[in-house]
This record gives sequence, structure tokens and C-alpha cells, in this order.
Amino acid sequence: MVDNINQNSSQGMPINSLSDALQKVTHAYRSAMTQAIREAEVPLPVTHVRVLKAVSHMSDCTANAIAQRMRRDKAQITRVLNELLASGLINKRGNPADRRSQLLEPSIAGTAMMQRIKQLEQQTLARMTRDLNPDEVELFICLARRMTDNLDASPVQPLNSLENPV
Amino acid sequence: MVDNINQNSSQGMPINSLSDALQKVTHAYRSAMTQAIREAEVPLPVTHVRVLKAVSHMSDCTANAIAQRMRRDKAQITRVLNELLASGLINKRGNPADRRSQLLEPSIAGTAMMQRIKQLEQQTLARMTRDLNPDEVELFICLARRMTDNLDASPVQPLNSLENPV
DNA sequence: CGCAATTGATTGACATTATCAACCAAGCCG
DNA sequence: CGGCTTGGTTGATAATGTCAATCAATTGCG
Repeated sequence: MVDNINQNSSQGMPINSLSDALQKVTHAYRSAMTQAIREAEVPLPVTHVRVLKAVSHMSDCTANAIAQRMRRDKAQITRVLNELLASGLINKRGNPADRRSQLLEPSIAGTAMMQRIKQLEQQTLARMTRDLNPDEVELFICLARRMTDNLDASPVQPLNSLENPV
Repeated sequence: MVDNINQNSSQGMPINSLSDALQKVTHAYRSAMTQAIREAEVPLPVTHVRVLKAVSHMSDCTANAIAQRMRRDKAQITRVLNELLASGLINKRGNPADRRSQLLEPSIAGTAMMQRIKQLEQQTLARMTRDLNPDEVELFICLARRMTDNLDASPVQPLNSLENPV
């Protein structure tokens, strides 16, 4: 069962290097994207790019929806959105269903920006996965998702029931 | 103008969700570790933990070696080391081979701290991988490393030689 | 209806992490 | 020696993450 807790010292410490590998690949990807973005003279930090991406992809997009989808603090999302708004990359319009919230959508400029960013991302991802076949990429994504779900599902519960892990 | 937002690949959008999956699993892991650390009343931010870990695991450890191994700015490493030093978790001693640098090692307290941290990390990793078998974990690590290496190997190639990886 | 509780969004304050440039001292090499 | 590199430090600043408080709109309910 959970005997893999101690696999570390017994053999090649496969589990422990998981965190290492994760940190490194994420950092490498971030750096690559940051660099690509700067070289393409797209004056946006990575988080802004990701939020813009979310706005572009989600229909009926609200600030809260982004925060949940990206699993980030809504305060941070608000700030990023404000800057994107100030840059004229997105538009706000009232939500007819709820006057507290606004629906977000990319502006013309924002859509154009997304095109460029998408290219950069594709290039970076292609570079990153250049010696992987699609199955391997898919497998990696699948494993990553399962791990994410595992962590989200059980927020450190001591000895509770595992009834409804979704 | 917005026609090809979803032009990722042949089908789904497997490539694009790679960055998403990566960000999410990393964030989930970081959050879990941060929470575990706080709950265990270990007063150290995650980066400090990782640096302490590096100091504990590397022989003839220097600041520069850590920076390279963790692929982080050496300035940040210096600062983290200074705080670990101030907390009495590590010791510096002169490097006989090079008087510019100092060799780093965990103190008694640092070693003890590492024990506790190691437990927390094992718990978190075990939780994260609880429905994965060791082969899957190993595969994930392997894929992550290959992607990291891919990005490191070719810093942004412009046009030519798409099949000529340096 | 009236009102407490909730929700979406915002703001302030702050901690953590990342990046860049300048700098110093020690080593290297001609 | 004099120029260059290298390990480490410092300052400045950007970017990211987290928490708490607030406000207005909405909801639930007696």
C-alpha cells in the first residue's frame, strides 16, 4: 500500500526526486516562456498571459471563475485583470445575470495578442516535448492531473473518511 | 479573426493543456507543502526548505553549486543561505580549495529540521501519488526530466534546423 | 416584505520568489 | 604586474502568492 513512503532510502530515491523534477521542469518552462515573451516584445508577465488566455478561452468568464479555474487567489486575479484592462487587452461588460459581476472578454487587441502568445507557447511546448511522442505527452498530462486531484481532494485530513473524493 | 484559437493539434488540445497541467500540479504541490510546513510549525518558507535540503544532500556544497543545481539566481540563494545561517540551521566553513567560497553543511539543528521536513515531504508526496504505482511515478519523473533537458539544451532557436538539435 | 448571511469583486498589507546589475575579493593566465 | 574570470554579496525592483477587510448585490428565510 503505502510502503512507498520509505522507498527513498532503500533504493534510488525515486519519490523524493519527484518534487525536484517537478520544480525544475516548471521553472524551465517558465523561464523559456518568459524569455520567449520578452524576445517577442510582448510586454506581459507570465501570469498576465495566463489570465488573458483564460479570458479568451472561457465563455461567460468572470473574475471568480478564473480564480477557481486557475486555483489562484481572487485578489491576485483582480489585480491582473485591472492591468489587462488598463492595457486595453480585455473588456468588461455588465453581467445581466448578476449585477455584482462583470463578464470578461478579450478586446480586439487582446485577441491579436493571444495569437502571438499562442505561437510562442506552441513553440516553447514543441521545443520542450520535441523528443516525446504524443502519447507520452498525454500520459504526462494525465499523471499530472491525477496528482493535482489527489492533493486537492484530501486537504491533509488526518483519518477521515474517503467517501467522496471528487 | 478568432477562428483558430483552438488549433492546437490534430485533436483535443493535448499540447496546450500541458502547460496548464504543469502549472496546476506544481501549485498544488507547493500549496500542500506550505500548508504541511505551517501546520508542523516549521517556520521556513518553501524555498528555504529546498535550499536546506540541497545543503544536506550535496557534499562539498557551495552557494554556486546550489544555484546551478536548483537553476536559480545565485543572488537569491545567497539571501536564503544567509537566513538559514542566521537561524542556525547551517554552518559555513572556509573552502580549502578556494578561499573565495565557503563550504556549507547543515548544523545539528539543521539536520534535525531536515528529518522533520523529510517526513512532511514524504507525506505530501505519498498523498499526491497515492493512486499511482511506482512505475508511473518514475515515468513521470523521467518525462519531466526529458522536458527540462529539452528546454535547457536549446535556448530558443529562431528559424532553421528544426531537426538539427544543436 | 425585511434582514441576516452569502457571494463577486475589490483593496490594503505583506510575504515570498525571481531577475538584473553592480560590486568586491580571490583566483587564473598571459 | 594587469586584465580577465569566478564565487559570492548587495541593492533595487518586478512578479507572484496569501490573508484580511470591505462594499455592494444577491439570496434565503421567517
